[in-house]
Amino acid sequence: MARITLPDGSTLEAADGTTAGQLAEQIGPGLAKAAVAAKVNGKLVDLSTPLDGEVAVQIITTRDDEGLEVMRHSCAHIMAEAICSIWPETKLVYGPTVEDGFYYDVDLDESVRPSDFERIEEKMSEIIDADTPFVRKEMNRADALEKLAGDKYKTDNITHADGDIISFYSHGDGFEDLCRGPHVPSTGKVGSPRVMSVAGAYWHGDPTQKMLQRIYGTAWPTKRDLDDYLQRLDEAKKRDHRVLGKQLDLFSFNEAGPGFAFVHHKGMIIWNAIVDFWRGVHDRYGYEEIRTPIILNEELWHRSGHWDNYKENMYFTNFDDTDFAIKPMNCPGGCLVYKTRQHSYREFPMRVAELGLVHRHEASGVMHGLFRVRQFTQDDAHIFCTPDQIEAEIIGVIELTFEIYQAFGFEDFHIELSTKPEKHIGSDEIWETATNALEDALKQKEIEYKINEGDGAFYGPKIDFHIRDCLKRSWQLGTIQLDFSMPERFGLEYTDKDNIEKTPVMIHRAVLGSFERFIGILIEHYGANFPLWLSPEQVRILPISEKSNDYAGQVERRLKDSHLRCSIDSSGEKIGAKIAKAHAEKLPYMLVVGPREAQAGTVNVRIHGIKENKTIKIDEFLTIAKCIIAEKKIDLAL
RNA sequence: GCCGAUGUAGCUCAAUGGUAGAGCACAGCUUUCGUAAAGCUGAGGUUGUGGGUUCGACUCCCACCAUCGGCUCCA
Repeated sequence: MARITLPDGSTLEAADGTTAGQLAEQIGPGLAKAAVAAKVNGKLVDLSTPLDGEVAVQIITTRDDEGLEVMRHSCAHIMAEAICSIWPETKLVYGPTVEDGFYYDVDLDESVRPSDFERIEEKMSEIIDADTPFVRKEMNRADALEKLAGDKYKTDNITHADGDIISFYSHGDGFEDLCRGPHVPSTGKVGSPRVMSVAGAYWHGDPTQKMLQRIYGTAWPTKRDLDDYLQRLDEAKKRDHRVLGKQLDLFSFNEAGPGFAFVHHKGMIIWNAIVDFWRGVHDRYGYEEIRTPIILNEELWHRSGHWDNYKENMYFTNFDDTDFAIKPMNCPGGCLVYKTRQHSYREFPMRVAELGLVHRHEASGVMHGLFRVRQFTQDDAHIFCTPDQIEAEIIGVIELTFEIYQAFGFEDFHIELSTKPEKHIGSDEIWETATNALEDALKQKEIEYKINEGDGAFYGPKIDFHIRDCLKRSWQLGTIQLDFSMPERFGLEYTDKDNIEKTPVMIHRAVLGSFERFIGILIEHYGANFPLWLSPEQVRILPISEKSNDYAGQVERRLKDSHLRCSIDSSGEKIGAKIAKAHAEKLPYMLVVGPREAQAGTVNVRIHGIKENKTIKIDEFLTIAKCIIAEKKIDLAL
């Protein structure tokens, strides 16, 4: 007899060898129908798994994330069979699930094209309609290796597998694949799939290895879920900062400078609003601000260690028979400023900010709108301090960072700690001290963090800040990097209490990371419906007809006197057309004015996205708008 | 950098080897209008760049450039 405990705590008895699937049937036909796998004593298994003894069992359906993953993984097998049936010479490599779907890497000389997707999907439908069972077969490692002799990919997969028991899954007409499982009971249980895209991917992610073809797919429990997903993708596409940036005249790119953004007037208004805010906060946190040159002698970059560790990403130039480098980072320039005079411990901590324009030669295939460019402005700062000030300084930076993120409505963020990379300067001892200092600060603030081994900057370990936007996508923004090496290399000094010259500690940090990238993130986060304080044009005045243009002019003057960014739509269009146009341009406020308003000294306010409108005095509107700007409110309601 | 796809008017897209077209936007005229797009007329293109095949190329071939989707890398 198997004694089974269910998730609700109830217990059941069943004959030994009863399968998890049969148990589901015993509980209810609805559950049995929805079941795709089971969890036995916390381990995810097939429904065909027999139950013995005292076990805790949970039936997994596609309502569970794990069930959805099982379903998608099974779907990957089905897609693999479809691909193999179309291209029999296909060698299968690896087919895991990813967020919202799955992929399968294949080694196939002929290119799979988007035009082939329909064919693949048709074949998948046949396999799904046939509803044949997934069958698990186990053998020991040696037998499995023998069975797969000559298949370098699957043999390699076995060497990465744990345990001595290797499993294979088959379905349909003899399609079989090495796989840990579990899988749905039969091919009819994989819901609504779709082949999404194809791309190249290196075997093991290693550029020296063969480029495989990675075919991406997705699968959802029902057709409706699939449609919702496709709709969601469509929504995300509408928020694409590259599309909105062009549409709203914020920035552009040109073939003349791939990866170099042209920021337009409206983009600069957003940029400058962020800079103003940023300066205010930094001033309050005790920062000074400097600006260092973009082009500096190449020798400087030998000394800093960039030549040995960062040369591949740097631009160089030569004039007057001298070699120069275009700065990829601001720190060496900051060190030169530090060295222009002597320093005392009494000045510390010295927080020196710089909105530094840096150039990094990124590989041609990685550029992506404003998110990945070759020239960008870092909101950088270097803090010079004594070793015993490190922890307090790190904590101060964390507090400042959180304050800035919250102003933009980012509430969901997490932190990662990156440790010593292969390419680095400085001794292991220094690295350990620095890494411990960062960890201590995080522990002190009781902040949870994830560790990324070997992901630090070449001169020191770092803390990275990641935020999630409104579509739950994660972005890296800020970073704090602790550096004991560069001050040493540049011979930085300060006179300590005991009258001895010592080397200061340097903390590199950025909060927004890059202005370009941050503005790109903001565009997608807000869907270009910016809060009033960031909106390039805050108010548009819409006269009913040309007869009201004079009054519109008076209103405009009042708004401009209050430093509101506004314009008048004096085109010959009808009011409906003016509203539609302002709406398309994502204007926060539209002020409709006609003879009635002119008579009463009022404006009729219409808020972006809201059909209702409200007539109020100009003064009242000004007071409210100024308050919404000052408080950086996201809600535009009057 | 690697694999694949794409590149036609300011924008979104048609035109499958035989004179390059539409909608929106733009300009002019008419309309002077009360809350999500009035009407008419017009202008606008060396089809990414350079070569090749052909009587003839947006269309077929080659190279390059850029962009897009990924991989590696990364703020």
